[in-house]
Amino acid sequence: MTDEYPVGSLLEFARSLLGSRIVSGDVAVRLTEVEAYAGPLDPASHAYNRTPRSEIMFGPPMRLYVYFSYGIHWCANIVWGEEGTACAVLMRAGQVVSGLDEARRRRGAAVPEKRLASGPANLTKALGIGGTDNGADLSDAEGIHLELRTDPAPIIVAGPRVGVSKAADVPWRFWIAGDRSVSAYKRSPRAPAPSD
DNA sequence: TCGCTGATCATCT
DNA sequence: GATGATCAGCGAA
Repeated sequence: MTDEYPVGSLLEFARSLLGSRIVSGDVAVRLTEVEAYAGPLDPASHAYNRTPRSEIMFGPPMRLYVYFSYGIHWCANIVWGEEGTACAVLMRAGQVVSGLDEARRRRGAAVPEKRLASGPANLTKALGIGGTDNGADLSDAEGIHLELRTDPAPIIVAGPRVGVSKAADVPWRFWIAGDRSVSAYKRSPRAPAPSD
């Protein structure tokens, strides 16, 4: 590869998602926390190796990559970048801004509003996203789609990604400063000790 | 508020 | 056969 891998614009795209809305049926979520995964050059990415599961990320951008995690949870990424770069951004948390009743029905009545879509698995659950949505085209306004933010950028903070055991110190997680729905940082128990 | 643990299975080696 | 981009519930402080 002689071309420089588009890490800079991937991170820029990730930041532009903060404050944007992901819409699924009646439910809309304003994203407050995301993580970038840089395909084959990122050991923490599922696309580090090209396998049947990660194949969707090597395809065209603006598709949904949904995977099943820890035997119980679904998590959703937005595929981005030119075909073959296998970049993706994991949606980690957000605030439910419409379809509150529907989201609460999926998550449980006792869940406080701030936590309805707090955490990647909670976010997919609130939106009703599952395995059948893998590969969905986000530019299709009829289905799950993205409404990019048009108002000024919020104040954004960057830090290390949550729960990854490889490349654990790369600051590719972004969140809106001070937002209550953002996950608490938790280092993977398998990650090597941070270098100091 | 913090830290540990069990649940549970698709995917990869 | 092991692993993991998680969550909720529990007990301790």
